[in-house]
Amino acid sequence: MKVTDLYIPTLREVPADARLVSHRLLLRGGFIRMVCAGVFSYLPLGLRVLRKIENIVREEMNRAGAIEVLLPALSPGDLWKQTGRWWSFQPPPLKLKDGAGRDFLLGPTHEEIMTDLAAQDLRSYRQLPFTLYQIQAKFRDELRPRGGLIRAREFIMKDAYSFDADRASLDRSYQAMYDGYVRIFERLSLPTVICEASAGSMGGHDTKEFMLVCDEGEDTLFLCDKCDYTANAECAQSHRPEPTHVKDQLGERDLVETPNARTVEEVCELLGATPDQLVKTLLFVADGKYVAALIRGDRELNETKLAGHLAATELRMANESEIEEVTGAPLGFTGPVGLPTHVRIVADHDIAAMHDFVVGANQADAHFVAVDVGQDFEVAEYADIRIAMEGDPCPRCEDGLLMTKRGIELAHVFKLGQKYAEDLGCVFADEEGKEVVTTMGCYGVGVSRIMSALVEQYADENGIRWPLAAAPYEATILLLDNEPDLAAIADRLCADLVAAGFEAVIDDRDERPGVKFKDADLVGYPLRLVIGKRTKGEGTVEVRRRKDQEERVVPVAEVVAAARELAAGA
RNA sequence: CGGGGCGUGGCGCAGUUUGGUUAGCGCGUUAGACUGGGGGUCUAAAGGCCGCCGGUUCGAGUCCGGCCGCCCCGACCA
Repeated sequence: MKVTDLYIPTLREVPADARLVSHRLLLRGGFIRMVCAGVFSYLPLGLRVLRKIENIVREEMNRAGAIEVLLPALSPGDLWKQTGRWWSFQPPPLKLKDGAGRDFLLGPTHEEIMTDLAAQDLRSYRQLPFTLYQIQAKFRDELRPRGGLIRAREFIMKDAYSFDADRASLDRSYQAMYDGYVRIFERLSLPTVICEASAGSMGGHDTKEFMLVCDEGEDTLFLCDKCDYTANAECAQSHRPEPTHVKDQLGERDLVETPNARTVEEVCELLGATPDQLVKTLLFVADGKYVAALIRGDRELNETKLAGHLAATELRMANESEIEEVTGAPLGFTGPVGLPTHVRIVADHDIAAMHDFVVGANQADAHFVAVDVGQDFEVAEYADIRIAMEGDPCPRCEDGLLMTKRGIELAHVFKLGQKYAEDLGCVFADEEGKEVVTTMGCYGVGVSRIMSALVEQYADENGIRWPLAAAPYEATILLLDNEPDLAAIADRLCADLVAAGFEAVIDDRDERPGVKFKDADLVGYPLRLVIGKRTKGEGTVEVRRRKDQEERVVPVAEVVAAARELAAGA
């Protein structure tokens, strides 16, 4: 293949709007173009990379026993209304109406359609288990698309769904996918960490995310510095603090005036206290009931954890009028002392270790000081409801501390259970002829996101350094002088390489050598062969590995062997 | 959705504060010449509803209003 027959529009200058390395290099290297914010076209090289990634994913899915299908991106609103996610999915999907006013959405995920599909044909336990997958465009109505391919509104994803008769069978299906994912990332040379996660809008459990640790990542990971505990920010556990001894002499609770001091900072400044001496009381509405969440003043509440603890399907912060109604005080002065008894109090573990603290007084412009649990109010429930912080003790091992890193989520696996199957009537007859609801799992891989993750992981100052498995072409032959003898050598070499199983191109453009070298580095071919004056003079060809500049200068006849040797380490 | 920035040939930018001939520069493109191992040089040329709509004015890229788009920070989140 000749570069002059391809479409590789490289850019010398960096488009001003691209900030991330991956976005810039994919643009400059002629892999992608932006259509509008978060929507991209794939050019020939980008498409080739995408196909490489897809095929690795496909091969590993097939190896794991999954079966490929293709579902529509356009999804009828009715199915989503049956599961309730028409209203509850966060962020809201891209919804649209057809000419007759019927509701549709562009699928951000396919539990509904896939479950409905299975429900139509599933009759007997004998048909189970099976796992279906597809590789297809997904849509998200991102509030703010950014970072090129990393957070797009339209993106390519592989999603698989397993259907099993029971939990034990689901566990096996899940494990097969999990193992497949480990293989996928090994083949792609992406060193992922597998972290505990929460299922968010999907619902489910045993959620794991495969993350690439990367400073440009949008997710925060918590990793233990001693053991292998890894979790995302939403579900990293906060270790229970050592309870401090109860003081012999408890101070008397005292009401102090705190005019206009609504925030922790304002109260601290006024009272000369530090945030860790305050208890914040946050009022929530969980499935229609009031809940007061107590958090140490210098900590932040984790709504996911709170919702999990309450087993609430809908959780939101109370608004100002609800706060006034329940506490009798405006926003900013809520406290646990004297709350109506119907308000359920949930305190973070930190609270158990606190004494002599400050709380809102449930009256305007006032706080209580010298407050203690047991003395001034009761806490029936302690739970881990705060966001983990760097330096927290590891919840898993004895003396580890949690540290944070940034990461890009590349894949996730989780067990859905029976929710979707139940809502959509995906049932089968068991051995005794009884109707049983199918047990499901869901497994996603961000195919297009992997493309940019690879660039983030492997770029250097000159361009991309694709791993062999994902490179658009494995080798480029730079024909520095287009005279017939050398061109003939290039043609033959290219044919030899192809015969040896390499995907190779010849850069036969009428460009100066410098341009070809720069472009070769930018596009990131793992192997670069140079045919130029040395070939003419000494009959040798330079074969160089992009990754580490390792180079062999060999006679034409030995080029394929040298390429093989260098490719082995690419 | 809040805060900030930007929108001028394909790309990167200047010009806008202080309205006034023909809107510049670099890169790229086209033609030619020289050149030929890390984005070379010279000559000539093409290419612009200055994001859109409206307003002020004798006159608007420049001032005013509205809208649209893009980027960054935040909020939200797989």
